Amino acid sequence: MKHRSVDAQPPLFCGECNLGRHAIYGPTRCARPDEVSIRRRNVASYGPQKTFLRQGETVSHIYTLYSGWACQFIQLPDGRRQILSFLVPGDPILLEMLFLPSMPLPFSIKAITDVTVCAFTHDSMKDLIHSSEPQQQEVREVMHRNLARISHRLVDLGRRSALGRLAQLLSELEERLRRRNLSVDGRFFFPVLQEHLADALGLTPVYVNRLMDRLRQLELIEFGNRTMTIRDPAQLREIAHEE
Amino acid sequence: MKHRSVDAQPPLFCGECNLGRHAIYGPTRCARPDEVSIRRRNVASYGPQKTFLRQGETVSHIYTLYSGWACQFIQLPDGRRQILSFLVPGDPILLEMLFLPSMPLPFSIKAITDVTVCAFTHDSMKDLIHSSEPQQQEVREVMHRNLARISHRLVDLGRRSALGRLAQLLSELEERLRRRNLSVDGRFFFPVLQEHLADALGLTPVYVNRLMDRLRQLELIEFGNRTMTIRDPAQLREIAHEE
DNA sequence: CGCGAGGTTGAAGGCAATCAACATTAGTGG
DNA sequence: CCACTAATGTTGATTGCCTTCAACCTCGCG
Repeated sequence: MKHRSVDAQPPLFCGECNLGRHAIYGPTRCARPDEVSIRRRNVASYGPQKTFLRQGETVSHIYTLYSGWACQFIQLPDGRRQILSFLVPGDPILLEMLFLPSMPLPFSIKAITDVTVCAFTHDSMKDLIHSSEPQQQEVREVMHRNLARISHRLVDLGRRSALGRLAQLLSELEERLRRRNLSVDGRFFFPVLQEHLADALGLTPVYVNRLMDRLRQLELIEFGNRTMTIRDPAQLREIAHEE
Repeated sequence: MKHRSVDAQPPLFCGECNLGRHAIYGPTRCARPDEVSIRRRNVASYGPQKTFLRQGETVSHIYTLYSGWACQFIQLPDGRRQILSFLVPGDPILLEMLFLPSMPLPFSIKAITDVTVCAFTHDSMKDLIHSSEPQQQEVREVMHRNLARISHRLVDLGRRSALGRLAQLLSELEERLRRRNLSVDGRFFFPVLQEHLADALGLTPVYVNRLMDRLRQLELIEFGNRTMTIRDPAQLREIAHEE
């Protein structure tokens, strides 16, 4: 049997959940630990590779990724795939859809590792979001970062070399994980296959491999055994910006 | 002096504005012709190349592009530029920012031709949007299309050939213009320079030129004198999807 | 131990960039 | 109205990034 974390279930009360303070409802949770639990409707787990939200579906929930990694992607009829973004623990899922109720999803979401997600109905989450000013501001900032991120992804794909795109992606992931204490000293769990990287960067797996090798030989990164270490964040960022 | 349309000013009353029915407040305008005019705060015009909204600025207005073409873009420090999307008459500008008040713009917006925009404050526009159910639904659909479009742009840049991307862009523009009666029989005003296309598609102007030539020789398009004609929309879409 | 998924490496080819020159058009001033 | 100029478009030759194809390696797991 494949490796599954047995302890992947979040606590019954979100107030006890360490991840909570990093999720979008962090501010509310601090103020009123029960606010979130009350609204959580469901907890679901999926195995690796499982596409648990599909393009074209309409949804009435949004989610928080409690554990594991996932990715948003669009699949073309002929099999080509573009990964729009990676999702890491604490990330909101379908936050944008809060303001687009009953609209079909423009992308699918698939688990990379085993994942566990906490589900909230649109209505209850809107309620929660409007519960306080800091809470509202937090949500706005997350949505704003999402918008900025997708815009800069377009810049990456359109105007950066393959090496620059890879460096950019790794830098960005490290930064996001660091905010949640999931990256320490530039070292973090990294279950993303080179095939995933290829689909995110618009490259082939073979070439991603060569690029990774290059970054390793430049001693900017180390990796193996599903662990990534950024050895020289500054220079990696330099490459990300210049190439 | 440069060519400027003298009649680029919208009517004083939005109820008399032909563009109005195609803008996001089309539904409201039909129901209550004065609703929109009351809220319009300002009308502004800019010459070609003018960057009238800049990355990093915070804004308290949203706009409707009344006449002319513009584009959203991100500029890198070294001068490289990525165009995120083209804006055509009737398009809302910064609609997303309605839900992100006082956030810095993640991109700039520049005029391609002479442009005239109608400005509305966030507050008054939110008010307007919530004025009726069809109105709210209309705004949702526009935002949803925007989200889908930017997602598919990522697919284009990541997973399509240069020719496919160009075909996709031209097809999409024609369709958007047709909805507003700005494209008739596949023929429309097209002030976009090959340099713009290059910046949107992640290519060089030289190569865009060769691609345009190829599409012309395949008799899929005709162009010249700032006019574009799609001669074979079906086959153009075919190329867009397959390449 | 064997199998399969993923990773690694090499060789060859093609798509798109780059460099450079020239043509055409639009805008400008005489 | 024409001459001039700058911006844009067009074409050719060359280069190189990245893909493709193919083989082999490695490691986790049955």
